[in-house]
Amino acid sequence: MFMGRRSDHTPDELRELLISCGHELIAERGFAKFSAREAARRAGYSVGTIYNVFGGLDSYLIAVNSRTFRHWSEWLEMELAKAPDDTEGRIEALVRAYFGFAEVNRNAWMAIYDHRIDRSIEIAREDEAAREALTGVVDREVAAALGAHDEQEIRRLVRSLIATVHGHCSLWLTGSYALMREEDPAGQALARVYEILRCHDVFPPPDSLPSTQLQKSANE
Amino acid sequence: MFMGRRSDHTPDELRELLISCGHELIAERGFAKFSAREAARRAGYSVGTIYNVFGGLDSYLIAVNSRTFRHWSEWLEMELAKAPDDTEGRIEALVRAYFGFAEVNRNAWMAIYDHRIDRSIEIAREDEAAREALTGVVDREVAAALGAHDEQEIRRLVRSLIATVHGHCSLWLTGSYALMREEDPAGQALARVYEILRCHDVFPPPDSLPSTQLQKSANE
DNA sequence: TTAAAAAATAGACAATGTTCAATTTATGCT
DNA sequence: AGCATAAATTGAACATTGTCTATTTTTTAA
Repeated sequence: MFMGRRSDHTPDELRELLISCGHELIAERGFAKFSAREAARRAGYSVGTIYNVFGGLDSYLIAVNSRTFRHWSEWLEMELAKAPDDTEGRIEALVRAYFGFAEVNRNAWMAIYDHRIDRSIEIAREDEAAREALTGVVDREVAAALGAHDEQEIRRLVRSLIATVHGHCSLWLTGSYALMREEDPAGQALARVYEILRCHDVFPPPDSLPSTQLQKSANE
Repeated sequence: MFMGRRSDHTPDELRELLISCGHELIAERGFAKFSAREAARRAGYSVGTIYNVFGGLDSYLIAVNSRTFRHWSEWLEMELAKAPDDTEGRIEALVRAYFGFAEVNRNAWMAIYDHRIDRSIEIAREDEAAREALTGVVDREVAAALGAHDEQEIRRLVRSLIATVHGHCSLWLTGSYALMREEDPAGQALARVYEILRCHDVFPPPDSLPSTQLQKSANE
């Protein structure tokens, strides 16, 4: 029982439709050339509807980008399912899937970081969850790789690893990396991730790593 | 001898003036709210002049961002001059200076990566140099830290280290890192840089690191 | 059938990037 | 000095955009 105007779509359907069209548009044009008017046009509605349904452009964009986040998580799980069972293989699959999704969904992926969210605007519970789902996947995999470790330490490390891979991926897609004449950013990111994990006792070499002054001072 | 219209400014002065005003504007408004019209207005000229002098908005923005790059390099050198003489101290100074500049010049720094440069548009020789100067500083410092190493290997590693730090800094300033509830992104970036360098024989531990299968396969 | 409520629209507004014909100004020549 | 030329600068036009509000349309409830 709802009191909508059109029988074309229920409120939920309309919401879904608008997000869907917005996502399609941002994927093909990129954030800079995205237009709310055009997105509404494609949905068969007018701009105002977006403001009615989402309350403002920012909230709309958050919804659109959250969809990308969901696709991203699914992509990661998909690739992880195909990955070999050893630690090394799963980590590689994870990093490569990160890059793979970003490459195939260039515009949508970049839009996530192009949209600067004002601290005043609050993000819907479910959209926040979509974002957290992604770090959740990495949390799980890294925890599996590290074995027995302090949970808080893993949390921080995971976020730092994400930032590491993100940096490589981001510079790659913006072309900054090409300017630096690096050919294989994904490979470099993976190499760094391995190195970092090795310093945290994953893949321990035959005789375990002695902890130097550095290792301690930097992490405290 | 030139045939300009106004005696107010020579062509070079005008160029400088426009870049200066543009830089000021982008620093106070950020990339999204930047306006070429407003920049020209502040310089005492009209929009068309920007198109005359720079040929297009993209070229203008490249010039503006290149100024930020120059400030950035200078900032790094400034901080490095104050740094202690040991390897560890200089690396820390470098990473913290990277973050420090980005924090103080939030908008200008982010604008560098917000502006997506079409591959068709070519960047002036001197502007490309401004960008390379930055990686040059890091090249020098890391080379000093690593001592005897293959030059090409250092090149790649440096770019990867920059990407690593960039990732942390970028997620920090966009607020993504806050969403992840990490308090000290700079510290985390520094920790990762130390770990990575340690895997490349900087600060070698008493008994040198045995090279595992991982280290090799990831870097080739 | 009709009144109220909700949804959707159209239109106004200020602003933007981009282009280009018209205008203004300095210069070099006579 | 005066004039023609060439360069620099402008201003206005155009299509678009985000944002807001009064108005219209449609649905539901009475």
